[in-house]
Order: sequence, then C-alpha cells, then structure tokens
Amino acid sequence: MAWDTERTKRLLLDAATAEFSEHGLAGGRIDRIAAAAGVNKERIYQYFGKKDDLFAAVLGAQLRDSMDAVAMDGEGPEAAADYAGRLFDHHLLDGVIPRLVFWEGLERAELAVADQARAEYHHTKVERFRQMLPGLDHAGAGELLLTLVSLVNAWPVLSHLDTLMVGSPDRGEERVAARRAVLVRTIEVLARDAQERAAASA
Amino acid sequence: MAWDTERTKRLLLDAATAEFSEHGLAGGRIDRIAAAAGVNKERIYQYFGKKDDLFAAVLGAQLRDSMDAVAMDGEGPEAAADYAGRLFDHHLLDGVIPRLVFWEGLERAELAVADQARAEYHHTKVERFRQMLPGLDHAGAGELLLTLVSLVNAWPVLSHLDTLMVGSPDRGEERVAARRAVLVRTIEVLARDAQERAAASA
DNA sequence: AGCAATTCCAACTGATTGGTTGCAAAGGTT
DNA sequence: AACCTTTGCAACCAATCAGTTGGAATTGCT
Repeated sequence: MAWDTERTKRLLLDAATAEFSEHGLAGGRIDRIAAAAGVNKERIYQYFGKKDDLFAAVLGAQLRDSMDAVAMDGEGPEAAADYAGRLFDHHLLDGVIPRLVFWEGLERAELAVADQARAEYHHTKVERFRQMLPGLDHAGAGELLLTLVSLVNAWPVLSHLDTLMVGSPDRGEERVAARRAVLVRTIEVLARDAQERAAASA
Repeated sequence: MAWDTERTKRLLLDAATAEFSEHGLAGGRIDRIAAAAGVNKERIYQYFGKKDDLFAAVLGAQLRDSMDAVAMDGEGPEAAADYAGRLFDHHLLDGVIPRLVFWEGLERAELAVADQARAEYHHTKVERFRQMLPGLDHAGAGELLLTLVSLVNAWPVLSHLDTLMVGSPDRGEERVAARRAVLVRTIEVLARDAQERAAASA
C-alpha cells in the first residue's frame, strides 16, 4: 500500500479536518489525527510541518472546496438570498467549515490576516458578490457579505443558543428548514435595502 | 489582607474571565489565572471546583452583567435597532462576551443546553425582546434575536474576516462606527420586515 | 491568649503532549 | 539483484498541566 503518497496526505488531511473541527487548534491532538488516519505520526511532520501549519492546510483546503462547490451567479436580491441558502446547505453537510472559521478567529486571527492567499480569496469573493448586486460599491458588498457569512457560520456553532432561544431541543429537519428560510429572507431584505439606499444616494 | 474572601473570589473570577476569553477552555491555564489574580492555585479548587466549573461561573457572571447593563426598553423597529447598537457597544468594551459565547459553543455546547438557569435567562430575554416588537410571536422574536445576537457577537470574533473582506487593517474608530451603523440598520430593516409580515398574515 | 478560618508557599503526582530519532520492513525502479 | 523512497514501529525527550497535599503564617473572633 506504500508508494501512494497522495493518498497518505489525503488521509491525514481528512483526519486533521475532523479533529480540528471538533477540538480546535489547542484542543486537537496530533496522536488522534494519526490514529484516525491509520497513518504514523511522523508523516504529519514530514508532509505538513508543525501542528499550526497543518491547521492552516486544513482550513485552506476547506475554503477552496467551498468556493468551488457553492456558485455565485445570477443577479439581484433573490440571487444573493439563494446563494445564502446554498451556502447554508453546504456548511450544514458536515458543519466543519463554520467551526473551523470560528476556531481560527479565536485562536489564530493574527496569522490569518497575514496570509496573502487568504486576502486574495476574500477579495475575490467580495467582488463576485458585488457583481450579483449592481449598484453596490466594494465596501457595501463587503458589509453585506460579512453579515451573510457571519450568520451562516454562526448558526451551527451557536446551536446551543438556538436551542435555548427558539427552543427546539431535537434539532430536527423542520428546525433546519425554518432557520434556513429566515436566513434566506434576511439576506433578500438586506440586499434590497442596500441596493435601494445605494440608488438613492447616487 | 486575608479574611476578605469575596475579594479573593472576585480577583480569581476576573483573572479567569480574561484567561478564558483569550484562550478558551482547553487553552486556558489554571496556573496563569492564579498568577494573574495574585492568588494561590488551591483557592480556585476550593471556591469554584474544577476548571470546567470555573468556566461556567465566568460565563454566568458575564451574562448576568450584560443583562443588567444593556436595557431593553422602548418599542418598534427603531427601539430594537437601538438595543442592537447598545449591545454592540457593551460587547466592544472588552470583547470578552463574544469570545466566551463562541468558546462555549465550540467547547461546551452540550453542557450549556443542560443548564436550567441558562434556559430561563434566554427565554426571559426573548420575551422582553418580543415586547419591543408588538405583533411578533415568541418564535418570530426568537429568530430575530438570534440573528441579532449572532451578528453582534460574531463581529469581534471574526475580526480577521472583517479585515480581509472590508479591508481596514488598522481597525480604527471609523471602522467600528461604520460596522455599528450597518448593524443597527440591519436590525431595523429586519424588525420592520418581520412586523409587516406578521401583520399581513394576521 | 486561644481558637478557627483564610491564605500562601512549595513541592509533588500522574498523566499527557508536541515533536524527534533510529531502525527495520515493504514497495517500486533500474 | 542493487538501490531508493515510503511507511510502520516503538521508544524517547523535554515540557506542560490539572489537581493534591502538608505545613506554616496571617487574620479576625471570642
């Protein structure tokens, strides 16, 4: 089974993704990652370097995947709202990205800001989002996209608040669908308002 | 200086608040807390029990404080938006609560859901919020308040995304004021929309 | 003064962790 | 077969950490 280094790397990256998503950077255990991947510990250091670098690799891969998987097309508030709904669905599949994003914000924010590739990634995303909402400038699109991303990512992480505030202990499909609808409506309303205000001040 | 046990407890709680806010539960160090408080380690176990219990005490105290400090009064979308703005200001003072809330969501969600006192706290808050927006039912108020809380708390934690997406590396006062305005406007628009929809379906 | 509770000091335990190293086995290449 | 790379195995190191314990000093109360 040797000689397939790509497979080894992928096994490690998958295991690391699950581990860091669950326990974060400080709480994530290298030994658990190696064991879950069925691969030996030293491979990690050989392929990814130190723990922190592995975390960065995990997050980078996830962001790349999500950018590919959730398309930004169409135009107008409904299209933006639809994008929010599809992003919500994609993040819900495993719930990995939202957790990773907040782990990063809490444990690694400074390093993320210094990452050139990340800056390009987000800048590109804002620009694409702006093209969906004619009339908005870059800053306006950024604000709304930040709101969108915050809401979509926060919900899986703050599921305990959802339970405590809206009160659905079971977290069944109905609750997911209900919150999804709220979110889609939220973005549609905000996008429309933003476009109207932009048009009015022009 | 002994004999003042309340002071000792408060010193420990303050130090623990800073420590857990910064590093979370897994990353927080008992030794650092004791050192920062200028108090000995064993006091922690004597007064608060294990690390996990201390974290719960920290968060409970912060939530109680914030409930007292940020009033929910007035009526209508503007009042709700004003509340969002004041909550934003209060959370920005130290940035402690947002981080604690997300640490909890990531590291302790199950325990929080099982906490009876927390359930009451949030239920009360939703009810008060509902009184600000006549026409909404409990679920509708809960959804909007969850949106509000998510946005207000996510921003300080996702400051790296703010920097990367809106692009204000310095994070000066202007940026804070700008985001605050977006947030206030967001809640006002959403509250108005929610009320209109509630009235229409009545 | 005598007593009880509070606190500090300092060492200790038992366990875990990130990261490293040396060596042998196994697969692929020439 | 000779050679190189990948991988597994297992032990190891130095550091760290949550939580405990015993004893001595300090303080307030009676």
